[in-house]
Amino acid sequence: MPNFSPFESLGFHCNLTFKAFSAALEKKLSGKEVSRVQFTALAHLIALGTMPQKELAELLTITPASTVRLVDRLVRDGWVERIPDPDDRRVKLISPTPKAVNTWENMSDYVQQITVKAYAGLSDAQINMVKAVLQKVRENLK
Amino acid sequence: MPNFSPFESLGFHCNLTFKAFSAALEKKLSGKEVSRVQFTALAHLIALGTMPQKELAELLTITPASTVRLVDRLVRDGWVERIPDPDDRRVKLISPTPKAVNTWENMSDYVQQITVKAYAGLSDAQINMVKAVLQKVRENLK
DNA sequence: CAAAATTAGTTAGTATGTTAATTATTGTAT
DNA sequence: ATACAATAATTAACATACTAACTAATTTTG
Repeated sequence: MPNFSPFESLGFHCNLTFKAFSAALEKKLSGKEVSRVQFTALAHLIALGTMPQKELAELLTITPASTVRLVDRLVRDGWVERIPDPDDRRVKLISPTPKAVNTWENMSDYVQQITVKAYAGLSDAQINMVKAVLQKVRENLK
Repeated sequence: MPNFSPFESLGFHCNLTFKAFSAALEKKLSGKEVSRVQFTALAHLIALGTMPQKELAELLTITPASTVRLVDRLVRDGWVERIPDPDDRRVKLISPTPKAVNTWENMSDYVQQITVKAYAGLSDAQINMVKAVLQKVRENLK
């Protein structure tokens, strides 16, 4: 019989664990002029290249409205440009600046370093099993 | 060899899964006059009883500063009272109101309903294994 | 006991998220 | 072709999180 206490819920555990990863990444980024959320946005933009603002929103699993101000701050800080899409004047293409690409070279292995630390003493099979269970839980909740 | 893509990270999976639980709870709470965060605070306060504001912050894993305005809103909406601690005049004791206790009776099994749905097709052993792995990951990241 | 350090709560400023309503543009359907 | 519907981005108002600086009260220490 499952434990139904809110504080034993898998959701609660996932929240704590996400916060632990976030804190680890924020520690790596301390002193850098980029926030954790900005880092994640840049990771997507540099991995996949220039994309419409709406697509960035989907990758970040945030609303288009939240994306507006996130991109505002990325533009303000010189990480991306908003480029009007000539094929569809509704669309703004978000493009990482050279500054972003250059800086990314110094940040790109932060995730790997954190992952190595996080997985210490755990097998690939265990990690993959956890990912599979979490995936199924998300489908169950849809 | 682990997958080091940021978007395959266990942190990323935990974020998505926490969001799925959050969305499920928000759906249950839609139309109710309490937010998901307020719900969680009330869950702690009703399970454990009146406690100092600092203790509530620790249970919610948020900073004391964030707790100030959360409690402000809980007071504003009539869910809790701030009671000065006679034994230590720095401390504010946060106490759920009768309205909170009464309303809680109608909300207390939301978590159970969501948990049942989330765990469909998964064994207790699998769920416990996931919790244990996440616990170890959090310890690794400390 | 008086000075120093610690602790609880608050405030100010900022970042990040939401929903609802708005604007501009594009696509569809008679 | 014009009217309607859908889509992308924005704005406004709000909730929730943070850090840093502050106040008030308590505890520790010399």
